[in-house]
Amino acid sequence: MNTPAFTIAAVERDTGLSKDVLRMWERRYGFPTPDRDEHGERLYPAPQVERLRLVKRLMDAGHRPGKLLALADDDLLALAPKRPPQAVHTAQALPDGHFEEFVAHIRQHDVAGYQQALQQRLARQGLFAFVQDTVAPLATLIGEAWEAGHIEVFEEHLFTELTKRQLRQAIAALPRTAQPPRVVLTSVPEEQHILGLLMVEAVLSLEGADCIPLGTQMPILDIARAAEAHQADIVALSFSVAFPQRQISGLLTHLRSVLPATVELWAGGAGVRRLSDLSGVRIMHDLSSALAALAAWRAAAKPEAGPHPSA
Amino acid sequence: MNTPAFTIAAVERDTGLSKDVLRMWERRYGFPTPDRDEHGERLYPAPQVERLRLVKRLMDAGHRPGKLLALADDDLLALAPKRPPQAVHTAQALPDGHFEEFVAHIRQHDVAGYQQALQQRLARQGLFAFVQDTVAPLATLIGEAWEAGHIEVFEEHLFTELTKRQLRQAIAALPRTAQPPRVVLTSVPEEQHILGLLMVEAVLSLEGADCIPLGTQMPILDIARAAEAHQADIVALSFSVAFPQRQISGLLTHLRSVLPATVELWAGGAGVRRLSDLSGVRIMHDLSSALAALAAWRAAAKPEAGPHPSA
DNA sequence: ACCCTCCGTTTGTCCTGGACAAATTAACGC
DNA sequence: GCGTTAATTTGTCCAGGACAAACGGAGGGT
Repeated sequence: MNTPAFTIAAVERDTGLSKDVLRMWERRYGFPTPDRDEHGERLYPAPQVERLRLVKRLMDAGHRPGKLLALADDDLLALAPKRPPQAVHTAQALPDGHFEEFVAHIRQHDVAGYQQALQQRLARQGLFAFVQDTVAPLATLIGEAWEAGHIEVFEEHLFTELTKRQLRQAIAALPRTAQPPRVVLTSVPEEQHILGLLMVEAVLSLEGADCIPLGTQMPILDIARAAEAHQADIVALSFSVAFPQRQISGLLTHLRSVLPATVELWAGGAGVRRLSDLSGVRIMHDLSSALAALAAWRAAAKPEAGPHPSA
Repeated sequence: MNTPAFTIAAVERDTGLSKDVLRMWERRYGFPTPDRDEHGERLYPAPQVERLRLVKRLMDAGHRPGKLLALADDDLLALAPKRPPQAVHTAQALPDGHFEEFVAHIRQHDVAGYQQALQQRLARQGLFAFVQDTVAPLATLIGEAWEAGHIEVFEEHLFTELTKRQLRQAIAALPRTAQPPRVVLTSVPEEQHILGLLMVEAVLSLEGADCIPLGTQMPILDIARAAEAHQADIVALSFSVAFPQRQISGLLTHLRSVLPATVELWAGGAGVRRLSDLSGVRIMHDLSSALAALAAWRAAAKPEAGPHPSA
């Protein structure tokens, strides 16, 4: 309990900042300033780890490290956006609001209450509206609260875990119609967020598509193999906002090059927001564009078939 | 499609071998031997990445890199354990066998068939026997097949994803009694496997314990905060066989030092198999020891009290 | 005023080569 | 056979240098 010290590997794990970056910041900006153990290896005091996590949060929110690391602690904290009232207000303005109820359950660590509230909402709205008007905005709201530092990591995890369960349960309750196209859903290594993928799966499954959920973190070569083995028509990937932006386009290009040309590649999630178009890759910014893409695929697949692209 | 080349970061992602290790192996053992791009950066040909993945598999199975990297390709492949028939046979010998049915569904990428088979088994056995006699041995079986190279990564992922769904669904169907102890279930950063955690949750929930599932990859400091915020009695962690052995004991000691002394720390999973005891940490090697530990906690907590302390 | 291109700056990742400690294996004495 | 010590194996860390991709602002054209 007494001033627990973190090795550089532990800091990498807990902050998501690579060892290289940690050493480079120390060299360039003079922070962090870890102690050294008897063998000269870095030992980071807990307060510095805290500060690094705050910096990382602010970076994910768009700030640049050079500025952040030059600031004093107070100025850093002042940067944390003061949005929670506004955010909640925005949420309330959305159709079928009362998002603060959900957030309150999470904040109070009320597992049963949150599950029950979700369940009720699902029953009332139906799956599609539930995903689009409840889960998606909720995820955004929680994401904003997280960026602003208004909720703890474990609260975000609790939200994610409970919401995932609800979604999977709803998906499982759907009849398996398994019409074309067949869609393989997964994410690349290092990307462990699956909520977006589940939302897409829910929407596509509702339309009767044949979804193959492969979980997260699939190596590139295995994604290609999976597509082949499952005779997939589409590979759908999800990138969260936390995924290193600089890697995404290279990854997609790489994957595109190892995928059969007949397989479409879809990429969505908050991580592809600012992404420019790539040849052979379909970037989708929201759930409705996934629906549109599905309709487009079906239209292209059977140009003269019956006029039933979807509802 | 033409000889896709991997950067060192891509290889790290796809093999799980750190950049440091990749460079060190090249220096020490003369493998891998990546090409260089115009700027001198390593570019790994796909076949070498394949070989590295095989080597990693064999290492997880207990072999040592020095030996493996000195071998020729053929000898390497020969090392892949020839256990699938034996393993399947063992499985068949287990109570209420027919494991080959499940594996066959996975091998044929038959999503609906696998789900249905699981569902039937669950209904027939009840949750506890389902977890202990079906899911656990199945996971072992798949793990062995994976080590032996008899199934693809995406097949393992499919198995994991579908099985997770079934388990979560079963857990959700349980009545929430929420008796003590309150157990926070999670895993440390870098450890994304959750199947073991779900099995424990199922078993503990069946006994009426108040389980808080926080998903995977929780930073150490946040685990401590979560335990405090939720007023947890127990923190349960899971380590898969793939988790770097050398880090586990350090991690547990570190976590123990930041956890309140009144909170028990349980660690389970294939990763702690060869782990020696640590003070203040309870190592569990199977599901029944989790049950035993739960009983022990309850006995110690209320030697004379009634069975309804409630919240 | 707006957009686009160009150029300097910021920032992350990669490189080399060295060092050491934890873990494993081998050797040794009892 | 078994516990203890020595040797080897193996992963991680360190330092400092280099460079390219991304970012941001300045200037020129419409």
